[in-house]
Amino acid sequence: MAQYTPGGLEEKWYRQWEEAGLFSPAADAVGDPFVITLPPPNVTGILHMGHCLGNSVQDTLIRWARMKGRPTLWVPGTDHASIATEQVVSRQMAEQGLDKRDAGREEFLRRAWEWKEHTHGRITTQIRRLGCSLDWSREAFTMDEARNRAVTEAFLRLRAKDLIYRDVYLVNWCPHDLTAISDDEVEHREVEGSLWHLRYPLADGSGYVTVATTRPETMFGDVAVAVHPNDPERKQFIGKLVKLPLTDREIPVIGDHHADPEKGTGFVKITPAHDPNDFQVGRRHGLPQVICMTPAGVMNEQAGRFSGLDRKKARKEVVAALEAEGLLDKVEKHVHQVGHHDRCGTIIEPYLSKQWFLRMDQLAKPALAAVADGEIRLYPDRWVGVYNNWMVNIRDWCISRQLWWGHQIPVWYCQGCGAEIAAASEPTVCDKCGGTNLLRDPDVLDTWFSSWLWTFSPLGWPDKTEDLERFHPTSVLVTAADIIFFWVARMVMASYEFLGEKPFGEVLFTGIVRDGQGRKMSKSLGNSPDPVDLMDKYGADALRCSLVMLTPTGADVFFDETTLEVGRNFCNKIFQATKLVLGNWDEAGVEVAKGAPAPRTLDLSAVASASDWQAAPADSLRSLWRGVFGGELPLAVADGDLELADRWLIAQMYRVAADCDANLERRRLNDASYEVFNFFRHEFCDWYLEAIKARLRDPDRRAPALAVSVLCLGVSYKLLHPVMPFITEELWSWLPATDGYLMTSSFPTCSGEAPFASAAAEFSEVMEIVGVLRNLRAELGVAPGLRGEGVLRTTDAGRREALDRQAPLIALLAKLERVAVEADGPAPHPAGAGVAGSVEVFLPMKGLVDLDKERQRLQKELDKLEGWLAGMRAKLTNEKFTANAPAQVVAQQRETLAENEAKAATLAARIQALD
RNA sequence: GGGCGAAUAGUUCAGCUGGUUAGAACGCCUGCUUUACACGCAGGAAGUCACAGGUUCGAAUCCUGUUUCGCCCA
Repeated sequence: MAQYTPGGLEEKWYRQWEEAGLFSPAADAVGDPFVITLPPPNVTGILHMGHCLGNSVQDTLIRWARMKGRPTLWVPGTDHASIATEQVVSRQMAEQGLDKRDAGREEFLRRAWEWKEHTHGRITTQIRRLGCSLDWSREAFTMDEARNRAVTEAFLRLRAKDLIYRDVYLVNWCPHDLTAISDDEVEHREVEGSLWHLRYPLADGSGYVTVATTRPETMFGDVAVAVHPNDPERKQFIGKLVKLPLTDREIPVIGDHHADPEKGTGFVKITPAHDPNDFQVGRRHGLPQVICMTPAGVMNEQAGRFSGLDRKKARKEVVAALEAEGLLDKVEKHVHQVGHHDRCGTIIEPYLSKQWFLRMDQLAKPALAAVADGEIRLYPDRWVGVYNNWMVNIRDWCISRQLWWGHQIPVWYCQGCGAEIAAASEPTVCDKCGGTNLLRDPDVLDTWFSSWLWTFSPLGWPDKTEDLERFHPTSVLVTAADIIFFWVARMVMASYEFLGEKPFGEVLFTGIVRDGQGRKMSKSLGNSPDPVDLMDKYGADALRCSLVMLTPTGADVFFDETTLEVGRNFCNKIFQATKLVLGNWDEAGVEVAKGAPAPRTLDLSAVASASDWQAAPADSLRSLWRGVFGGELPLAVADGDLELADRWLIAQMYRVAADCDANLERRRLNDASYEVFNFFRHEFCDWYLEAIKARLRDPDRRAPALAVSVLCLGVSYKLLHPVMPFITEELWSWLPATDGYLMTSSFPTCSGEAPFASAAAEFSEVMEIVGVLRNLRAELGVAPGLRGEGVLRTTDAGRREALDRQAPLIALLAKLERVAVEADGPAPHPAGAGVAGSVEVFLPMKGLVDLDKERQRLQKELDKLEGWLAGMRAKLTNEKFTANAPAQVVAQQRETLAENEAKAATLAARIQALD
């Protein structure tokens, strides 16, 4: 009746873990540290599905490493997010009728910090809710005191090496936020625009040239018209002057290969201050740079009577004015890519301004080599190409932003002599002229200039701290691939530059979480559910389990709320199975002494190897109990007590422990969790627990079943804990023999062979026979309450003996009164029939009236089999196959052919028998 | 325009180094209160592995081309 409800369990355990100090590296841990620095979420943001995925993946790895006994550290932190925060705070102020600039920098920053304090608690609470085992004692913020020092230090070092320079350059300018942004923050979108053909009259009155442009309003910044120097039709214009319409300026026609005779009209207007290509042309020809707009994208005095108009409005009016003067040749529809600011969607204005830049080519070299050499591995590795391509074509990074919220550039300008003074703290005098009138550069650094230090700045750099010594390089970076350039690549460069070592050994790229229609989840679309609501509804474990289990490494996730039901249902399944087992344990009245600590490692095959199990099953069971729980097995078990199902389940447990660990090792988290999910749900619950139900009623036979099922619960909780920490910790505490936290117990591995190979094979045969019987029951419409008899026939005496022993188990699982095992003689008639391996399976039915239907059913099965046999026979008679294929493959296929031929013969005999 | 990736059941995806009777989950159909679980159990239907060539004894898997979709860069 009662289902599992996470209720207050999650909060309870999180508090206990934290108070017990389990999130910090354990003092007794051994081996290489396993370290992750959390990609710092934007402090003004809230938890979204992408964070849930990334954080679940990180916590899974961290908990796994911790359980394996390694010193484990996951450092939390948040990011100040210059532009995003500045936008939010400005908007808030605007709502109160305040203007950022009127209020002043100090007041603005006061409000921004206030906002940061407010939102910081919100996002960290949400991350805790998800169960992330972060070491909060080491929490960092990109703008806190220590990180501020790191940023200043980085800037000063790079500047001292002359890698940072200040230059007037064409930058991506956002007229809305009034700041430069980097190339990576520009999002190119396809826009349906127009191509205007404009006539520029020749100064000598001999006609005009026609230029084609998508941005007529920038004509006031034109300083030349270019044609290709080899353009046979137009090169004679080079050197002539044209009158720039709507102005009284004359500009030259120049020859430059940027002009493409095939494109547009072959004449290109050159506007160095407002177009990146033209900027280059202008530099080549020493042309002036005429700025025709204000930083806000409003036409300036260069635009004459259009001055004061917004660039969008100016476009319309300029076109109209040209048309009125007969200078508009024609207008074509034109689809092209236009850069937009990815934060606010404003169309980027390439704008000439003085900015700080960081030279990148030297920094890129070690970063390129690290990935090429395999020092740093990328999962999935197809990102290597993308990474390399960016590194090879790297361009200097514009690191200054015309904002207030961020790290103010540590450079002062002497108002007396103009000297630039870079310093960690405010200088009092100019070291060149001794002047004292110093003004600090008002701009701040790009947010990524602080986050590119993120693997080591949270560990205390530039100080030589113990943490830095012990925990850097970090182990793994988990992030979405959309910030591979912004962040991942730059972190690699920073780490080599400042520490001379890699920042992390590997990068695990998660996919992007999309909605059911494949759209990226975003606030503006409103298609992103609130993860906290989902956790309220399904539980944090369910959310984590569904995300990790159903997300292939590095592939995008199509998120649908129904997938959470998988996780929720699984939580309930674990809970129900535990109830069943513990209910029987209590009924048996077993007393357990707690208190013996369990070992911190658990290699199943070291605790009890395959040969140990073979030689001394009861001792091995006791060893396993000690290995998993610490104390002594409180049940009396003798060697002969372990039945087939027990042996099979133990074998499966070894296999799943080995596979789960191996899959985590190769970062296939979905495979690792799926494996345990299937083991628990199907092998343990559907087969094992069903198989032992009869034994649990029998005081003489229940001890090993109880021991094996409690062990299986314990091992399963351990394997599942990294993905589902709360429910496993809770149920672990319910187990009779456990003491201490599951979180810091041990993680099961298996370095050797799984035991009981032959028992496992024998149980598989039981499963197959039960399958046939169940199928017959269903197909023949046997009433559910009818508990008839099943008959198994085989000519193999040894197998008969084995089947005889398992007959009660088969009967139980197939819901039959009894199962008889026979050698030969007359087959039961009338009866439903089937084949499991080499065993004939009958379900005798007195009331089996519809013989035709049964014949059809068998015939259908036979036909299908014959089809396959024909193909297989052809293959095996093909000499080319037998000659070329490996002998092993040929032998194995001969064997399957023989098996299936026998099966076909049996089926045919059964069909005949119906006549 | 350049690069990367994807295409397998109604849907979302596994299928790794060529040899499986191509799997799972969800959904669908049938049946079922059974020492826990209907958030369950049992059974079932469902596939021309995008298309066309090629390599091979053998291709969902490797190669080439085509189509469609997605992403990144210019």
